[in-house]
Amino acid sequence: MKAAQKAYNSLRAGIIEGTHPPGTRIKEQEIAVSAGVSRTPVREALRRLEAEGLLRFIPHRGAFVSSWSDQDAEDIFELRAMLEAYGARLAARKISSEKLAELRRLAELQVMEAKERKRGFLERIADLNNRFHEALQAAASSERLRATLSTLASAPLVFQTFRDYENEDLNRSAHHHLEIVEAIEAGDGEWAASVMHSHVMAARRAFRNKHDLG
Amino acid sequence: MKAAQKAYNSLRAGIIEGTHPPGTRIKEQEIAVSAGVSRTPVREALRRLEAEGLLRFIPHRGAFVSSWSDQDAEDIFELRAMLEAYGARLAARKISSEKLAELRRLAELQVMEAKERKRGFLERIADLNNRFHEALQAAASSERLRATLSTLASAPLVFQTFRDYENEDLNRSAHHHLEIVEAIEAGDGEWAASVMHSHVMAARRAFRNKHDLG
DNA sequence: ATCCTTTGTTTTGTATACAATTATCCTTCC
DNA sequence: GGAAGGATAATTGTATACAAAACAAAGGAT
Repeated sequence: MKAAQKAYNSLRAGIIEGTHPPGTRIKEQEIAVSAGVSRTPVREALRRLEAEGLLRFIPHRGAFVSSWSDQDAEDIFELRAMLEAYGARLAARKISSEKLAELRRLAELQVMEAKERKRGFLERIADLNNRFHEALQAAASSERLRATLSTLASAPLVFQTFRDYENEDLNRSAHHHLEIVEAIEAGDGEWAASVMHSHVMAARRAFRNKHDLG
Repeated sequence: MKAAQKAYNSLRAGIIEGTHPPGTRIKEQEIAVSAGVSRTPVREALRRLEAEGLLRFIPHRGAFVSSWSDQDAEDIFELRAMLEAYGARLAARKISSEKLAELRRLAELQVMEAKERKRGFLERIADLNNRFHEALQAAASSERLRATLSTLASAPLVFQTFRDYENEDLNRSAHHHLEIVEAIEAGDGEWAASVMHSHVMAARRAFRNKHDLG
């Protein structure tokens, strides 16, 4: 693997997993030695992570892990709701029957996992959720939409969404997915978009509850 | 100014003005000498421009100026319509009276320029247009929205929009701005959002006409 | 005692040197 | 004459060395 990629993976994992909490100052040399490369590729990784919104630069003082204000969180949920709903509308128009079947499979698995709650179900649900949203974006087949959403979805905020969910939220989330599949099967893009919007709004509510934002 | 910034400005201008047309291979050394800096800051500039979508990297082969498919153009207009409309809705809620007055001033100037068509009016209109949209985004005061839009609006595609406009389009564009101002003055966010959506759709139509896309 | 200055250290920002990969062109063979 | 192959050059990717700016600590003046 290229050195710049090593540095990127290493640092990104550290940020998302919480090893480098928000506000932490990132020193190039530290990342360099921990990834086993020189400072040059590290700087490239830092720029990429800045573009993704995970880091914030201050001239001559270096990079800091982004911290998210409540307002940032709100904005991100709003934008995701709008864009993912748009993606669902597109997908309803363009999706192939194979991909639609795959979406249904993912949604049904998630409903099952949420119902049965077997050991480790939270990780499996998180994985199914990601795959569902990615498959839907792929079906929308708008490279620009994908790129735009990726800078919003990459935020640790979104990554850790499921930690905020109560038991009933998990059921609702899975059934949202299933409803989206049925809307697409019915060829009803507006329905699909509407459910997707609700889906993200529900995530926002869970986030608010967990973080005491009323 | 910092060397990386010099390289960034130099290269970005070259791309937007068409000195480096889509598909052109960008050699680090050339940019470095033309900007009077070394390759190191050039590489940072390249990464930033890649993140903005103006460049595309191929491993070990360097950076190429992005070329835009018709589908890309469509997607970008759709996303901008959605996001700028959202921004207008937010602005209607949050804007101060000072900034609203500034918006009105910009819109009225633009209407005048579009009517009188004095020498150099096209450049002045382009400038007024940019300032209007930027002021509106500032009034929306969503950092995330601003960042998201900037990666869409920075495309040469959008920058050169006014070259696609027919005479009557310029009038309509200016009056759209004025109508948005009045919608915001009336506190009607939905109206503002709706006009803004039309505004971007009109730009898409002009683009299509000019590029023979039916 | 507190504030300011000054000096030393750390860290970022830039330049250059080197390694690895790809492109180019010439030779050679069919 | 054209294709395959290899030497050579050009370019990207990485490491290191150096310059500039910011930070920290100590000492002196008020």
